[in-house]
Amino acid sequence: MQDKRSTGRRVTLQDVAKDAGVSRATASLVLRESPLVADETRRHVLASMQKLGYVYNRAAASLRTQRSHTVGVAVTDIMNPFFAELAVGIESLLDEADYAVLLTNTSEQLSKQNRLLEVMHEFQVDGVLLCPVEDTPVDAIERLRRWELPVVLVARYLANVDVDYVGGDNVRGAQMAVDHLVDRGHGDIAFLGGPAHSSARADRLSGFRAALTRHGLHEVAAPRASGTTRDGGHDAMMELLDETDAVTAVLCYNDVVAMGAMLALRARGLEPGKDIAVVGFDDIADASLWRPSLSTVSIPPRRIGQEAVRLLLHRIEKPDTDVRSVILSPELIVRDSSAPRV
Amino acid sequence: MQDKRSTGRRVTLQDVAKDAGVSRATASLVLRESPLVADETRRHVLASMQKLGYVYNRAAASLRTQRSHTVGVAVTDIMNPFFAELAVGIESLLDEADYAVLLTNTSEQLSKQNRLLEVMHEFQVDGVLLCPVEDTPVDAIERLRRWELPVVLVARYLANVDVDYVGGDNVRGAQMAVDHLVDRGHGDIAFLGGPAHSSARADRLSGFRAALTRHGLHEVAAPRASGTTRDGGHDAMMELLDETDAVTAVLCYNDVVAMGAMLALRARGLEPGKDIAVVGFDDIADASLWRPSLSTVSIPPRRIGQEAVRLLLHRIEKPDTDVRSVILSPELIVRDSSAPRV
DNA sequence: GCTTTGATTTAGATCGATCTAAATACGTAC
DNA sequence: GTACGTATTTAGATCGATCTAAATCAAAGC
Repeated sequence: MQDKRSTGRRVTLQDVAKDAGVSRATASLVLRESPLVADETRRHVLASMQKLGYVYNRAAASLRTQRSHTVGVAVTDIMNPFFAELAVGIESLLDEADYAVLLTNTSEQLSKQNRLLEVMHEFQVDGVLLCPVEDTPVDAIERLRRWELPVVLVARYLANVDVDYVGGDNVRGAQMAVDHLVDRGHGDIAFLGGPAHSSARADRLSGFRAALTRHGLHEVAAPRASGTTRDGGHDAMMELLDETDAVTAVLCYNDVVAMGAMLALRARGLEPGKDIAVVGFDDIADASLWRPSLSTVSIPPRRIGQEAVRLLLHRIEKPDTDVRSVILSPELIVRDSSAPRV
Repeated sequence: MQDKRSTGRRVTLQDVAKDAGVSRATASLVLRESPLVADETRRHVLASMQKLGYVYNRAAASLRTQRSHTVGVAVTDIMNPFFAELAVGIESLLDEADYAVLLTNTSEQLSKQNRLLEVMHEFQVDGVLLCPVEDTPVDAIERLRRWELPVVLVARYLANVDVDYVGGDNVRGAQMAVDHLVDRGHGDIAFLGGPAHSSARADRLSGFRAALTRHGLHEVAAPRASGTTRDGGHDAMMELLDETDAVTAVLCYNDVVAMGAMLALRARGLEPGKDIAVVGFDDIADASLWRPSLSTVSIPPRRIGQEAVRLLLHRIEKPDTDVRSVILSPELIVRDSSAPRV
């Protein structure tokens, strides 16, 4: 504001030091809030920074320290409200901890995920929060380990990889959903959609199956995978209806898929919640607003994000501690889409 | 994979050069795909990079070049589907152009926006795509200019600031919406919600008023501002209903607000689309799925994002070209929420 | 007065890629 | 054999903050 320099050159610590009449080293200490410098000196330096409009140069600092005070985050679909909210939860905590965030979107593509992880490494991020794309090979994580890059997996884990993980209890969640449907009188329940090989889907499916068995029921149709988009859910539901009409309830991979499924039902002249019950996963904000409002298994994304940050910061601090998992318990939210069976 | 080094040290260009039997400078030229190096040499160097698992060090490079091949993006609410999709549009094009993206969320807070812009500067981003928060002072943009940081404003512009801008034609869009409502027989139309001082809202409001005047109508209630959240829309609608019951149609700041408004209507025993017509802005993916499906003015976020990237890349390339604006024309999507008046 | 201790400050090397200016190599022409 | 042009390679300086090891200074102890 008050400075009138028009030189193209950036203000450096050197300039600040000169202006304040101290050495570069001292100015650097002030920057890092070291208790070594005298109060008087600190004030002078701070004043000079203000006056000259100094801006920290992260590139220079990371080059020297090999750290960047930055964390990389990769989600599979930022347009999915679940991940958008997850990202917000992550960001808010990292922000408090004074970390910059490199937020990225892999679009469920392995090649993009690889590229982004490499970029994060190029940026020398201090750690990574990763929701791995479907079919992420163990090798991808091994590479991070070779780079000595702390990682926490979020919402999805990988078999045979020993890394920190934060997610919801998908097995349990699916069981709760099935119990609820059975309780409402449903006996012919199908599982619908989701990325074929993600851990989240595998767990939801296994919980689903375990619960069916416990109730002495069996699957009415092979569970089909789908993109985690509305269209994916729509198409999967259509296929399911083509295959059988013995279904009275569907447990969907997530809310977005459930929405697609409900649209498909309507397109076939069936009323979701009346003719066929629908239950989703995630409890995204819209779920309560659709007609019929969607019954769903809630796994609060914001808390997942925050727990993940906590784990990551801890691992950055102490890289050699034991691997930990945080599994958040789900909650079943009953709404109109799973109204009592008539 | 095949290397068994277990030294903690990172592989540098120096290491690659040594392995390939060339100088650091040559290795650097290979990295940047310079036509100067001989094919044979290039192959050797690339092989060594592969073998040693070399990873580019951006910090070192940007320190030297004062560029980072990175672009900063700040939106006001990543949880709003409009901005999520905008972000995806931006990211996909920047990705093609080989830029890394620093995606951030200002949550409509000026202090956070300031902080994030500073972090972007610290990262030496080559340019910024900014959707300014409400009440962003001219000064904030001036600072960017002082930093010689190319900026393109997205979706919202600022008065008295001469910067590139990409957005939809909000004036026109609002007029189209009013014309449509009048056409359906509505005479008592109110404007609802949105951040009090954003340009987008001002334009939508002025288009709204111009159209009313053209049709010889007048506002039935003072337009009230609100947060751009469902709750904001809900509360604003409640207040409006408390104030008057002469309203037969509302034009909402955007779809999210419109959803809130529809919920409020229902809570009051009124059926949106039947008792009161509702029109939104943005055409987010959910708009077609709500019951009633939402009539809305569509301004494709993905295209806004892509146009913005184009402008930014151009400005990064040629910083001194004239300031440009790209105004995309809106499209009115008529759905059930503005069904014919009975 | 002279050493010692603790509190501050600093010179100079360092991180890794890039840039400049100059060197080297290799034909070809004279 | 020397000179010249083109093609290719390179030594060494450089970006800006941080780190190490050492210097400086003031007050205290004897």
